[in-house]
Amino acid sequence: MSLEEQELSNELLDNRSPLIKRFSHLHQLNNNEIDALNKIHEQTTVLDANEIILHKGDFHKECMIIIRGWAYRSSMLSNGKRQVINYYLPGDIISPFALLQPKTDYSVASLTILETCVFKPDYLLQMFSAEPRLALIYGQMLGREDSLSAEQIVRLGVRSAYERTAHILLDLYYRLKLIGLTDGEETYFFPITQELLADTLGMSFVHMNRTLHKLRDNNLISIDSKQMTLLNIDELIKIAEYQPSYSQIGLNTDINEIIESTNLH
Amino acid sequence: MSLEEQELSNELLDNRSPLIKRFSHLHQLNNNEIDALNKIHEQTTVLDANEIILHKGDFHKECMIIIRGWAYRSSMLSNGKRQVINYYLPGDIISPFALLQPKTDYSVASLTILETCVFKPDYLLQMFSAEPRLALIYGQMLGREDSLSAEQIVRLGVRSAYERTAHILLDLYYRLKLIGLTDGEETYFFPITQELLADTLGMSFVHMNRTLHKLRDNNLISIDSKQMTLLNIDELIKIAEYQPSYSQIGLNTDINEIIESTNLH
DNA sequence: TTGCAAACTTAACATATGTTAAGTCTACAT
DNA sequence: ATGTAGACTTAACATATGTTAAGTTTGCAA
Repeated sequence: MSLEEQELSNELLDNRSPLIKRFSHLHQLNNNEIDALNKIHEQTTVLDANEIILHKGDFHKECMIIIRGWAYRSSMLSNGKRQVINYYLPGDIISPFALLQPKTDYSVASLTILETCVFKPDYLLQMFSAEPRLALIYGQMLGREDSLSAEQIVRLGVRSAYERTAHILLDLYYRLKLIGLTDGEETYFFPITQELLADTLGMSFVHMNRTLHKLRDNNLISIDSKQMTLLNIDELIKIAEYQPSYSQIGLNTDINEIIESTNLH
Repeated sequence: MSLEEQELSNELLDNRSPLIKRFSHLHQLNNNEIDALNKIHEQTTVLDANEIILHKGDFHKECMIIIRGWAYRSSMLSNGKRQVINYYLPGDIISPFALLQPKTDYSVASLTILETCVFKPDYLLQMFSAEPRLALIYGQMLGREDSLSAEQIVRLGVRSAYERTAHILLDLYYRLKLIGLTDGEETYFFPITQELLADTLGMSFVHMNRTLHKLRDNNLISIDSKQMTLLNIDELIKIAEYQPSYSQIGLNTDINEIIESTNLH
């Protein structure tokens, strides 16, 4: 296979299943496991940008894995203020607890055109029972989500507007890098409007604008037609006190070792 | 058994295992399941107040269930600012992802004298494999944690200091009520200092003081020697736009139905 | 190609909250 | 019982961020 062909086939694989890609980066998946995961990916759905996917209070019917595009979960108060809780990127699962929660607590909306794989949450149970290692990997994913939420709490609680902004731009950068959606120049597709970003970081959109300009004036970022470039990652990390590690799911934890150490095989 | 004896025995049961109590409120546990849970509760440890239990970056060695007392998870920046991420109350599990994460992301400290049951995270796997329903209940618990984190994000992002304070006081009230740690008068033991509460709600302790006084002046709360009383819950709910439901774990989800609906039995 | 709505920008002004500082009160240890 | 450190309180002042408002720019739809 030529290098070009190989790249093409990798790209196809990536496009088809960022979830599998992410998992297999961390763990050697066997064929049964890959088959089980592929079964989820059988049917895919494409949604428009800016559509509400899950309404707060709806009954959970299904889970989704994002294949392509961005989504976000948010909450709205009666005074019109909106808070974005988190973003979903390719490979992320929307409603990972759907199986066990009767109703959605928060709304989820698409931010861009969104390609997803929809599956019945029941299937997770079957899959876990057939392939127990996948349950552990799923658990790792949930643990990573927990760390991302914790970091959003810290961002909102103790960082200034300037620091918060630097921090989330790094956060998204590293999450996208992990799934191959950045280029070598520290540039990535950034579909978040300033208003939405303001609602993510708990500030007004006017101040969001001021803050982004300050980052630009300090040559830390540049934004050009929805392309975000981090011009000085080291300095951004310093400003935000960013710790790149937390967003990576348990790189040092060997699932096989865990399985071996119990009588679960 | 006299009413008094019954109350005593309930109390003993509650004291011994708020986790089992919480689970069995929601699901009829069978004897095998109760035995499996009791096994976790074999050894208990008592810790002093204000001790660091988990240092950030430590390797995870064990999980803990809180039997009695309060703990909290927090993060500290180099400028000395501290953010409390969440509180752990009786029945809560500290480090629920310990099995799958090599290192702790955040520090955990005891707030009061703390009685805990310590167990190896491996035991969870054995337990889940022997009693699959417990895995689902555990998953429900994780889902509830996720909702609590989301709510902390919304609190910090879009609510005013006054609203945030009302909101967290309600939150703690309902969490404690669920495990029988409130009295009929909407009063509960409240060991959080104003400084720690400020670090929880992302404000200065001076402003925390002002805000608590405003709530007192408006006859919404009263605080007397670490006893918090909510004098007007309806009004507090209105101010905070509090939704009491999210902190209850999946009340309407029948685990048995889920089990039945798959081939997992 | 034009028109329109959404996104972005900037300035002037308002305010919720932070900071500093100087207390008082409380509870526990000696 | 007394001293002391931590917790709480209050006031004066500072500032980061919010609000209002009036633009300009951008990108898409007709």
